[in-house]
Amino acid sequence: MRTLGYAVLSLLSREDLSGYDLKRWMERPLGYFWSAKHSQIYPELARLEDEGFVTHRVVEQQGKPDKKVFAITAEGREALKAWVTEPPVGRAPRDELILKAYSMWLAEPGAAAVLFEEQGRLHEEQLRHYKATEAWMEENWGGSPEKMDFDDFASYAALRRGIGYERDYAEWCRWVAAGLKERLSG
Amino acid sequence: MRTLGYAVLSLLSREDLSGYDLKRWMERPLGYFWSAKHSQIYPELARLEDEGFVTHRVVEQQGKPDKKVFAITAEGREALKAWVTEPPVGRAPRDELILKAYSMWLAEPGAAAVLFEEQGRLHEEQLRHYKATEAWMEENWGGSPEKMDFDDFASYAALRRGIGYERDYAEWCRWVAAGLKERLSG
DNA sequence: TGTACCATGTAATTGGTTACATGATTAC
DNA sequence: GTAATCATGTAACCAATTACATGGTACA
Repeated sequence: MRTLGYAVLSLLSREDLSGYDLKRWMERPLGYFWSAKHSQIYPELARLEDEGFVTHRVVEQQGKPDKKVFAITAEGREALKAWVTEPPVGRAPRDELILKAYSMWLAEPGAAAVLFEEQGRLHEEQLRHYKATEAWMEENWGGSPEKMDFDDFASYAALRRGIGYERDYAEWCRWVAAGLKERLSG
Repeated sequence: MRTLGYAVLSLLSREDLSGYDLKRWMERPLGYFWSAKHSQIYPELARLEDEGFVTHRVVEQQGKPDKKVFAITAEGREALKAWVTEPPVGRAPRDELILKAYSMWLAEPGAAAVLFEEQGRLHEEQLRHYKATEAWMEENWGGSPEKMDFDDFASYAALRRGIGYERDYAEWCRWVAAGLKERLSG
C-alpha cells in the first residue's frame, strides 16, 4: 500500500470526509508533514474503495454541488492499525536549503545572508502558527498530555514534532546568517 | 534545472568525481539531506554535459575498470552560484513517522512505544555519527567557524543542521514513547 | 464583471526507485 | 567458490506535480 493511502485513512479514521475536505486537511494541519494535491487524492480514494478500505455515499447540498463523502471500513481501520506500528521505510530527507548552504561559499556572503534571514523568518512564522494551535489544544484538552484522550494525544504529538522542527530550523537559519555576516565585515 | 543537477554540481564544484564517486558522496555526507541512486546519477551527468555544465575525461586504471571523471565548467559554476541565493521551492516535507504518530491512538500503546523507542535509537545513532564528524572538522579547521575557510564553513553549516535535526528528532521520539508508556501503566 | 470557493475528475510530464544487465578484480 | 567493490549503463514502474477541463454559487 501507498503511504498516501494511509494518510487518507488516517484522516478518515477520525471523521468522514469528501475528497475536497481531504485536500484541505492535507494543506493544514496534517499537510505539514504529508501533503497531496487533489489530482492525487481523487484517484487514491477510488483505489482505496476498490481495495475495500473505504466506501462512499453521495450527499446532496443546496447551493453547492453534490459531494461524495467517504468513510473508512473495518478493513481500512485494521490495515491502518497494522501499519501504525510497522517501522517506516527509510526515505532520504530532501532539503534544498541545506544543499544551498553546502554551496554558499560560491556566493556573495551578503546575498546568502539575506536568503537565510528570509528563510529563518518563514520558519519562525510557521512556529508561531504551530504554537497558537498548541495553546488552543492545551486549553481545550486537559492541559497536560496524560489527561488527553488518546486521539488528542496523537494529534498533539504530531504537532509537537512540528514545533521542534521549526524552532530548530529557524535557529539554524539565524546561526548561518550570523556566520555569513561576520565574513562580510570582519 | 533539476535540484539533482545542482546537487551534482555542488559536489563537482569542490572536486572532480566519477559517477561512481558521486553515488558514494550521495550516500554519506551530502546524502543525509539529498540522495540519489546511481540509476538517476548517470543520466543526470549525461544531461548536465549536454547542457554544458560539466565535461568528462576517461581515466584508465590498473586492476580496475576505466572511469569517466567529471569536472564542472565555468557555466556550471555560474549556474550553481546563481541558484545558491535563490529561495528554495517550498516542497512539502514528508515524514512517515509523524503520520504514524498521528494515528497511533488506534494501536496498542505498548507496541507503539516500541516503535518510537526503536526510531529514537536510530536517530541517536545518526546523531553520534554527525558529532564524530563535527569533532573531526573542529579539530582540523580552526576550531571556531569564523576561522574556517568559506567552503569548510559551508560544509560545517550543513552538518550543523543535521545535528540539530537528529538531536531534536531523537528527543521527540523519547517524549512520545514516554507518553505512550504512561498510558500503559497509569 | 470578475474573483473566490465548492466540487470532481483526467492527462501529461517529471522525479525517483527497483529491477535488469554486464564484467573484471580483490579479499576471505 | 563466493561475496564485495569498482564501474556504467538501460528499462519498467510508481509517486507526485502541473496542466487541462467543467460548472454552479456567493460576494464585492
